[in-house]
Amino acid sequence: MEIHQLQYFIAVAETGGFGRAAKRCNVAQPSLSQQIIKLEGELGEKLFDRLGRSIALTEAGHVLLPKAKRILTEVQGIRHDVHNDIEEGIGHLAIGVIPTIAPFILPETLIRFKSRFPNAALSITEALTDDLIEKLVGAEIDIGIVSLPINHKLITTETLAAEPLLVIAPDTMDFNGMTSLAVSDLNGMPFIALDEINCLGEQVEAFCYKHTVSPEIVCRTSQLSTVKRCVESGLGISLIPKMCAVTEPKGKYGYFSIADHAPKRTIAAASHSGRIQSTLSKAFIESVRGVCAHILDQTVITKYPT
Amino acid sequence: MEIHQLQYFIAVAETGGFGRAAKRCNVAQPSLSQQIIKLEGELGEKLFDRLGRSIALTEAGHVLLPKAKRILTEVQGIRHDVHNDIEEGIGHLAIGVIPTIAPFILPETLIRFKSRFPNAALSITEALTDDLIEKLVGAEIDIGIVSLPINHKLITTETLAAEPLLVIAPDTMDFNGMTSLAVSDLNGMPFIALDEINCLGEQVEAFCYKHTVSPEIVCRTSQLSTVKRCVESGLGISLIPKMCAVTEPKGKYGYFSIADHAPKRTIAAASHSGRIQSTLSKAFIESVRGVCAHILDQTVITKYPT
DNA sequence: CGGGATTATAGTCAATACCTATCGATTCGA
DNA sequence: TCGAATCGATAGGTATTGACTATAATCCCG
Repeated sequence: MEIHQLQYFIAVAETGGFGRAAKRCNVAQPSLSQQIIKLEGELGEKLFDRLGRSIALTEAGHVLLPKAKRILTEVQGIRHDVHNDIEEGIGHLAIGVIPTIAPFILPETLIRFKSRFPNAALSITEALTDDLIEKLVGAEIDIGIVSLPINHKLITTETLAAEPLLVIAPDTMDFNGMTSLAVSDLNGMPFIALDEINCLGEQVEAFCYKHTVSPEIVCRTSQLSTVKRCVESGLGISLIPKMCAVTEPKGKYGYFSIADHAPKRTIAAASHSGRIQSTLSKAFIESVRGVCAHILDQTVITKYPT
Repeated sequence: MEIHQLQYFIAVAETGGFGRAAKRCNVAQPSLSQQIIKLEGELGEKLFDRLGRSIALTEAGHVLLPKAKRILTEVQGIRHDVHNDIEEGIGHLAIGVIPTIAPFILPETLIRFKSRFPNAALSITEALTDDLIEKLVGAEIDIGIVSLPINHKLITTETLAAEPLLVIAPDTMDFNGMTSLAVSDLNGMPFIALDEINCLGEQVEAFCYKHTVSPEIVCRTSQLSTVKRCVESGLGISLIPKMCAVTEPKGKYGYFSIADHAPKRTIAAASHSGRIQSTLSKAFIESVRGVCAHILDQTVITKYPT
């Protein structure tokens, strides 16, 4: 059974004749006759009673007609649907975000995205960069929100924001009233390090190595929120991304920028280079870009509060 | 777009590979690939991202998949449906009945038929024999319940019942207490005739002509119920079918059979000889046959009530 | 950098959908 | 009642196309 056969069948039923149906379908009448005969053979039932002048649907024909019409309608609609549904944001999107970004951008991003694409089904995965890359390659997720650099030949990245890293220090440290620090000021300071399984941990470490400063690592945690708590408790200072500073209520700590060699990380959207970016994907990426811009645009109290 | 292309598409989506899909569809992998490419071209969207090892549905593919599955399911179901729906009596049936039969058999027939085929859609037409034949030929109705003879090369008839015609006479006539009459007794009697546009009118006339009796026609009406009323009023006698006698409450008249040359009419189901009798048709015809048997089996008070 | 796996391409073939021409049947008007 | 017209089925030829085999290109992995 093929779709054109159903088309012919419907045409015959509606025009009440093989010849008229053939004209409507832009085929010769014998071609159409043959296809109908074939369809009848396949179904094992005659579909029309060929009377002299006109034709009448048999019982089987009566049963088939609405079903055939329904199928044809659906088929006709598919071409539009595969285009329009995309516009309407029907579909699903699997997102992966690294833990040092997720909590700061996800709430706002999801709110924005859901209001624009209420019908889109989102699934969010929070995982470390390597895991995300693996999932991207395996097409388990569509986009990864990560921090550069990403080195994988199958992964394409698109920069979304450059984010400064700020020194966070407990209230008990005032750096002699300075509002911004020099890299060298970190030397020997008690430091709360993020675990190196996080790319941010790596990056901070690389930053220190590059500028030959050696803070004294007094604690190594796996979450930024733990870092903050440790700082708050006066255990030491740390280096955290700005979005972590602005999206949470201020506690017993102050933020300081580093004046001479401002550390930063680059936030990017990563995707499989072999896959086509869906409209939803692109829209989500733009949402993230907007949210990052909005968050990073805010001023943070970098000066120790007197 | 053809159905086998949708089948291939679904197979690829479900098996996660062209090769595996080809195996499942019992075709060679290149054939399947080509059909998918063709489908993609027709839709104007790529359906799969061909990654190295596996494949992933694009957005368009995600949209298409459920629709394709739905269509396939419906197509799969059609073959069963055209057989099973018939069994379940889904369908419609257009019936035509002549006016001298309709009121007596339809109520009971419809009750019986509807209880057996609650899902069948019936449409009933009451029309004269010639009209019914025309409608049968034009496939406007599926069955005609008529009185024989029918002479039309395209019409097939199937006898359902032989029905006696009874003399109906007003209470004021007692035929000298006889319970049955001879044909000759009709001679010169005041007679309520049914209009000859009804086949029954013709048949009664033919009966009289054949047996060379000449009742005196005092009134010519177009409906049997009018005939009865006229008889009841004492205008004269008439000849009516037995079903007309047994299905209505008895009034101020009596029934008499004609002993020597019992007149009768033959009730039959007429259908277009070129059309296939549907199961519903056959069932309906049998219902009518049963109802006729039931009605004509009843005894009628033929004797003048003292 | 090879070996296995996967998809795309090339070339060929057979099935089949289509066409034209024609037939047989039926209808309808003269 | 006969001939013209209409309609669907059939026959025979053509062309499209879906499918096959063989092979290439690509990718993943050791």
